[in-house]
Amino acid sequence: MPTSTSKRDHIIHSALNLFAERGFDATTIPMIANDANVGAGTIYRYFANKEVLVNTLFQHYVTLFTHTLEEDYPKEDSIRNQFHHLFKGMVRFTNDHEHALYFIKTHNAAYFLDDTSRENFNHLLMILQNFLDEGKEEKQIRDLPSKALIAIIFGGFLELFKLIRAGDIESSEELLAGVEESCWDAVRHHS
Amino acid sequence: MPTSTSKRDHIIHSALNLFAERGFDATTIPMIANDANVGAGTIYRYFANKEVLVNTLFQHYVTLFTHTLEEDYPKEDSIRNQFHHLFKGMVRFTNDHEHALYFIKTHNAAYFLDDTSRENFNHLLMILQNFLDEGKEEKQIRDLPSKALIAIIFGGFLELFKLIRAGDIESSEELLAGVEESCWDAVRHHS
DNA sequence: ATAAAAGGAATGAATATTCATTCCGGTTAT
DNA sequence: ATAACCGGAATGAATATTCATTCCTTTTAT
Repeated sequence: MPTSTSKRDHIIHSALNLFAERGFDATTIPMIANDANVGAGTIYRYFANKEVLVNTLFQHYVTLFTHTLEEDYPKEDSIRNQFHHLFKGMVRFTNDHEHALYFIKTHNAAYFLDDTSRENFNHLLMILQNFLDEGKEEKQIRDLPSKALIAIIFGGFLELFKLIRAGDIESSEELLAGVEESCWDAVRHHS
Repeated sequence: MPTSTSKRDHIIHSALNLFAERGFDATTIPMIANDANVGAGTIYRYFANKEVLVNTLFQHYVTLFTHTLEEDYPKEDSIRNQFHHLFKGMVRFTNDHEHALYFIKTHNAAYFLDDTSRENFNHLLMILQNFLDEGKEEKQIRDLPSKALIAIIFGGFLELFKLIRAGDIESSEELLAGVEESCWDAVRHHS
């Protein structure tokens, strides 16, 4: 098995967890190296510096999440079903990459993000915004700024997963369904 | 003439803005001193160290926010009106202290908070939780974990104010009313 | 004139980054 | 088949940089 690939993956994985838990500035390179079981210098064989590392990470997971949402998107279906598709995507992505969404959420406005990272993140926002805008035209979605609606969806969803990770509550189908309903009610147009 | 009190206030004000914008770890003491127009050493005349500063700040604004919510709380009124009171409190507090709620939100789980800070924050959560629990008993509030519901309310609200601050959207009575409705629909029991 | 307050350069600890060296797998020569 | 040889990957100690904190001088107030 190719060591180089798996080492890079270890570094990425450790960096993601630490950045998500402590934030970029509170995470040191030796911490990452230690967690990934590599020498500190090894990190610099794969990433030019700490900022390149965090940007690579950010772009990687934003792109992955974007693909998850875009895959099999039910363009012709009802708004409600499109919403369900997006919500399901969030759940699936979070199950596959425990800390990734939280990392994205807490770092998406950070001072160290480069242009590519910002572009990637904007593209992700656009997917959600297009969905909401279309829904607003059809009078299915509440007439509020899309960004505020997006914040409500992510706020509720991520808080849920924080609690599950912390062991405060247990994940279950009903719970997920309940949060989906709550987010949908926050966002949908009420007559 | 700048009295000692006003210097302390300048430091607090600058620290709040910088912590809210860049986070605790990315904010240096010289940055704060510079923004507050004082020497770096002067900060240490008022605060023993950086952690004491951030804890003082945190406790100050959490307490202030708590008082804002508790003041004239309509204990005997309907759940919906209690919700309105809380929401109004958030708006008022944010108008008085632009960055304070965002600072609280982004730092409430930080590793450097001391016991008093945590206690103060818990007390704040308790107010919201008691409200939600009572609402659940009356079947007025959705049966979901209170922390998730709190996250939804704060997520939407704070994102709104981020956008207003950034100049992306303009504040207005309708907008605020719309966000309040959205949060309420997310949280209330639907039959 | 004296004391308190303020300032900001100096200090030292912590941290990012570099680099001389080791290690390891594959290749070549005998 | 074995052993000497290569090249690049990995390492972590050494170095450079950043930043919280201190300390001593200057300023302000009484």
